Amino acid sequence: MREREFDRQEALVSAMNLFWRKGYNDTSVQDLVEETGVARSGLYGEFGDKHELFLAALDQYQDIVHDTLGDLTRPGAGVEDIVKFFAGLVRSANKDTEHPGCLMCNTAVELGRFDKVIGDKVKAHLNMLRKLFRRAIETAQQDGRMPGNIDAPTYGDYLTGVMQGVCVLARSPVDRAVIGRYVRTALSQLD
Amino acid sequence: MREREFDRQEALVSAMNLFWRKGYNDTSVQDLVEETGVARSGLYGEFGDKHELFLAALDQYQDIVHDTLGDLTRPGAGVEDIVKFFAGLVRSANKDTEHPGCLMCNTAVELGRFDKVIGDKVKAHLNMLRKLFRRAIETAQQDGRMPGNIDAPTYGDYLTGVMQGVCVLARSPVDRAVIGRYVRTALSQLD
DNA sequence: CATTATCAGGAACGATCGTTCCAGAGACTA
DNA sequence: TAGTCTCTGGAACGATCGTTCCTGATAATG
Repeated sequence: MREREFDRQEALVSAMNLFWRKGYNDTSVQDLVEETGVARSGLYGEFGDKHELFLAALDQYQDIVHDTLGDLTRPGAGVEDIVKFFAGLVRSANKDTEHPGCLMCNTAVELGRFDKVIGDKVKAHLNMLRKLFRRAIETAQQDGRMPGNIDAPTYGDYLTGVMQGVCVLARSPVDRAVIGRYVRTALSQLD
Repeated sequence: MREREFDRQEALVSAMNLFWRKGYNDTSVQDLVEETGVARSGLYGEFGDKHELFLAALDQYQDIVHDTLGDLTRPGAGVEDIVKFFAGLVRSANKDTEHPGCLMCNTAVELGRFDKVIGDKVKAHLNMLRKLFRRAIETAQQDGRMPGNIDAPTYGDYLTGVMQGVCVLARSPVDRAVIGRYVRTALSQLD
């Protein structure tokens, strides 16, 4: 036996970052080889083909998003966690990052309606967000931090959409100040 | 002299629809030949290369959007035109179209930050939207249809972001009802 | 140390990419 | 009708696509 010379996790993160930046179709296997430093055989042996590697990258991305969601993933999360999350979104949108926006949003636009397997992952991701937002709003309503007459699932869908808007603007060449104004207005009911 | 056998406008609309559906990178020149019915030589002779054809398709798309914006492009446009426009957006998002979402939004996500020339077109498009929204809000404020204490440019940026969210959700495999709830909530201040 | 199993690197596959070029058909002028 | 010019359709270009396979190196086992 001979041990693998590359770290699966490291390679996966590299691949994810590349997909995040360039999208699925514009990322070649050669690009992935150069970015990850892993030979073609290594990638194919470990991940299968390009499509499967992309799916693994989406899973990896889910984990990352889970971290950036912060306390929002905890059962007791409330309005302040929503606000904090969006503030983080805006902050990273202002940063001049290698991969602006959100991989899941990019993927939804590029392949969401046309690739069933990938589409299912995107759908699951969005539904997770919807659920988290809804729960945080329900908590806030129970705590009296939000008016009880608004419909929590509806407002959860609203915040999900707002987030997609942030992701597009972050990837657009538009003035960064637009993003901040957009989010501030969108969340003005939460202050 | 011999006249061209294809109609430039028809070919351009076909090409635009294909780019709209599949994006720039996943649309091959062969696809364009088959979709438009125009030979390779015809496309290259008329439009230059693929990149230039795409730019022409973006211009064509601008014209289409101008139509769907309806009365919103008129100087006297107000809140009701904003509401009408978004209602149209939701309606077409519910329709099972060949090309969901918005070409300009798709392009922003795919190439916005990485292709200067294309990025400029995206930016100009977004700035046009921002301006239209802002103007409509100012008109509404003058007519007393909206409270004067909100900042029109800020709210214009807000509506621009909301629109991007609609475009992403329209291209996502998520339940269509989400889109309606999202927009209804986003525009609830305009009723 | 010899054997064996598995790895990395890269050559090579057919297919397709964007682009160019050319031969022949078609429509105008003289 | 003969000549000319420009168009169409398709062949062909080199490059790159995703994928497979083979060779030599490497590390663990007997």
